[in-house]
Parts: sequence; structure tokens; C-alpha cells
Amino acid sequence: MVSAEQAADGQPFHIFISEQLKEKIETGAYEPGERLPSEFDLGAVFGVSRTTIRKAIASLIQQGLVTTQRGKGIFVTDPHKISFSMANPLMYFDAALKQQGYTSRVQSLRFQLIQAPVEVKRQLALTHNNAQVYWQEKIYYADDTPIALDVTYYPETTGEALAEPLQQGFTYSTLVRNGIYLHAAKVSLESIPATYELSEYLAVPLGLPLLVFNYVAYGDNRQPVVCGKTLSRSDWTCYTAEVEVNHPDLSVLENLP
Amino acid sequence: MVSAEQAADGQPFHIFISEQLKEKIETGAYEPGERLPSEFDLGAVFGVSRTTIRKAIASLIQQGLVTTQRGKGIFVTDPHKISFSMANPLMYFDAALKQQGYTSRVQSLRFQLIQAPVEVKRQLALTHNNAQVYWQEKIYYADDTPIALDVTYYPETTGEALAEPLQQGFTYSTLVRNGIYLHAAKVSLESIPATYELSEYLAVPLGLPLLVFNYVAYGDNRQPVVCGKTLSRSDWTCYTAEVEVNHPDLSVLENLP
DNA sequence: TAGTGGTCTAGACCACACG
DNA sequence: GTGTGGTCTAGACCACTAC
Repeated sequence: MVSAEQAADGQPFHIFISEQLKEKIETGAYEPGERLPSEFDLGAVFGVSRTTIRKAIASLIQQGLVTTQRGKGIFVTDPHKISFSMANPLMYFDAALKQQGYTSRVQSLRFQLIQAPVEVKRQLALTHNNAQVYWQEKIYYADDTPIALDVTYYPETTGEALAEPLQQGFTYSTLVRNGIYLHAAKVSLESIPATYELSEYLAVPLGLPLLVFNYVAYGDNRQPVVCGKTLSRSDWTCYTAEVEVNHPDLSVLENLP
Repeated sequence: MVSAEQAADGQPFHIFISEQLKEKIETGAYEPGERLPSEFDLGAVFGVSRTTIRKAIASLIQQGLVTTQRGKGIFVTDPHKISFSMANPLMYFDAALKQQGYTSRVQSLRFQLIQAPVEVKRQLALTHNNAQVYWQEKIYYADDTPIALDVTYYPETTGEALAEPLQQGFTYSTLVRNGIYLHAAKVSLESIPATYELSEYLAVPLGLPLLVFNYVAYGDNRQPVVCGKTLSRSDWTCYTAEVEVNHPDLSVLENLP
């Protein structure tokens, strides 16, 4: 039994509880896979209502420390982290997964011809007013865990020519296997919390941070070949790069306030 | 008044409410800066308890769509997004901010000599067993909004020599001004939800996704000069890069299952 | 059947902002 | 003082798991 006064430093009690449990998990007092006491029991231990316990647990869920299973309990997560090199933009997903000891799999959700959204038209440098593109959504699995949702747009001709293989494999590998080489890419990385729809696709809790990898890849003659984005579970993925730092233009710095 | 039956597609009602409000915000029915109805009034509108409304609002907060002010109300966020180039690792923070029309400022939280953590020792290639490093934590502001917490480790000699300027300016600018050039860096990007401590430093809601930019920067002779990480609000920041894709080793692909 | 987490209610008290 | 959001309670019903 922990008295409520112990948290009386302005910190809400559900935060206090959450951090107590977090420490127990990180020090190994609760091991990966182990079941935590039920919400009811935790309420008794800390002397608070179930609502407060649930708020504390919600925080642990969002930090990827535990997962819940209805009817079963709260379980400590077995941590994973897969790193992807930005130099071989996510298209190399399968190779990176294999290198790090995971089996990989793709599930194509849709593959259809649509009117190109303006942003896609710009990125793929499509000039025709009513240009169409193939729109693909697929899920990437690592050892049967869905870790990313990929949204890709292909120019009409590419999508038509490679319709079957593109629906069965990873973007990059498939393009390369079919003689389409990518020489450069413009990428950006941001992060968003999982919306309800995304949380269902990726089987993650609502609000879990997702990494968003936006890309436009160019082939021969700097012609854009493909664009899209990969939304991946932030508790499973990270992106790495080795960069050459340009010698700075000192005049820019001098002009700073 | 919206009847609860409208959400009866298995979707929890707080999700339904959250998405209704989200749509109103994104279509401009609620404009940036505008106040939403109070939790009490929203409860009446949707015909649910305040608890359910609060859960819906929590989701909007986490998506960065609204902010709450105790005693005042719920306000639609004015969206911002600042992009940083990975080629000039975050050290160029000040220049990027200025370029995009923001004023920048640094607040140094601490600057002290400590026993080097093992990870830092490895990254800075320190061989001495009891090597010490300067540990700095500072907050980056854009127009008086705290957008990032930077944690930097300097080798003892560097930190000692540049103690004063480092406590007043941005890492990169200060080093360059003092003749220390950075030629390359190893970086990685991941994302975590804001912990309670971080949420207080950055004045963000608990659980808001943060981008974590880890870096080790090298100077002349590939000598590590500085390492650390920058944790930035994901609703304000994104990282961009232009990458050259290495021609893939086809044999690797052939070996894939 | 008993126990678990998921959802929701109705109400309480507090700290804070504003008139 | 009134209204606001922040926290917390005690309890309800449900869906699911396990025995």
C-alpha cells in the first residue's frame, strides 16, 4: 500500500503510479512477457480507483512498455528496434529486416488507378491535367508483426507494366528486379500519433507515435519514378544516416542576431 | 444533439466525437485560435458524460489540433512546421529557424563536468577509464515557443575552452565561430512519446510524439567532436535530406526468400 | 462461472481565469 | 462568484479469456 501523500509534489497520482511501474519494468522487476497485477489489484496496491490506474497504464501503453489483452491482462512488452538506412530509402526494407534477423512479408491492401492528387502530380512531375497514377497501400510485417503502412504512387505506365510483381513484393526490390534503378531521393521524416484508422491497420494503441518517412525517388535522367510515404511503429523502427557536413557559409552565421 | 447510435459501428463513441471535431477543425469550421465549446457543453451536444468528452479531447490534444488552458477553455491550434536539413545536423538550428521566419533563442539548463556515461565514452572515442565530459542541456525556442530539448556531450578540453560561448549560443554556430569545423556525422532518428519530465520542459501535453535526433559529429581526422541528441516537438519539426541511392548489390536481393 | 480489460456514467473537489 | 479544465471516485455494463 502506497499512500497518496507520497506523490504530493504537484505531480498527479496517475503519473506517479506510471513512473513507479515504469521503473519496475526497466529494472527488470517485471520481466518481458510477464503479466502485471490486474487493474483491480493495482488499484488496491496503490489505494486509488480503477480509473486512475487505467490512466497510468495508458501512459505505459503509449510508451510501448506494456500491452493489454482483454480478458487476459497487462503484459510487459518484449522490446524490438529495427534500424533502416536512409541512404537506401525504405525501399530496402526487406534487406534491412533480413539483415537484422527478421522474416519479412508484405500484404497489399489496394492497388488501383486513380486521378493523381495534386501533391503527387507535383512530386512525379506529371504535366497532363488529368494524369492518373497507381495508388498502392501495403503493410510490412516483421516476424508476423505489422510494423509499417506504406503508401506508394507509381506513374501509370510503371504501375501497369509491373502490376503483378508490385503487389507481391517490396517496392525497391521489385523495381530493381525489373530494371528500374533509383539513383537519388528526396526524403523527409516526421512523426504523428496513430489515428484510429492507423491504429487498426498496425495493431497499435491509439496515439502511439508513428514515424513518417516521405520520399520521392528519381531514376535515370533525374526522372521521378515513385513517391509515397511509409508510416512505421516508432517503438520498432528508427532511421540512420551518415552525412557529410557542408562547410558552412560563415556569412549566414554572421547575419544572425 | 447527436444520438449515440450514430457511432454504433463498433467504434467507441469518444473516437467518433474526436473525429467529428477533427473534421470541423480541418475544414475550418473551427478556425485557428478559436475556442471550442466547453467540455460541459460538448457533453450536452453529443449527449455523453464529461469523461467521454475529455477522452475525445485528449486525442485532439495529442494530434496537436487543440490546446487547453485551465480556466479558459479549449483552443484550436495554429499549425506550424519547421524543417531541418539532416545534412547540416541540427547544429544549424538557428540558421534554419531564421530562414523560415522565426526568431531563435537558447536557454541553457545545465552545463557541468561529469563522469562520461559508457555510451558517450564510446561515441566520443574516449579511452581514459574515468574520462570526464561536459554535459549540457538546453532548450531551443522558436518565437518564444520551446520546440526542442538538446542534450550535448563535449570532450573535457572543448567544454573547458568554450564554456562561456557554448552556454549562450547554438552548438554548431558556436563551434564554427571558434574554429572547430565538423566534417561528417552519424545520425539516427526515432520517435518517443513525451514523458512527464519532457512534457514540462517543452510545455507539451504528456504523450505528444517527440522526434529524437541522435548525432555524433566528427571534425578533422575523423575525430569525434561532439555527440548528443535533440528531442523536438513533432508537431513543429521535421527533418529532410537528399540522398544518393547506392546501386544495390543484386546478390543480396537474390538471397532473399 | 469468474476474472479480465474496454467503455461510459454521474458526481465530487480542486486550481485557475475573468469579470 | 461563475465558469473553466485537471483530477479522481465508485460503480455500471460489456466483450473477451480461461477453467
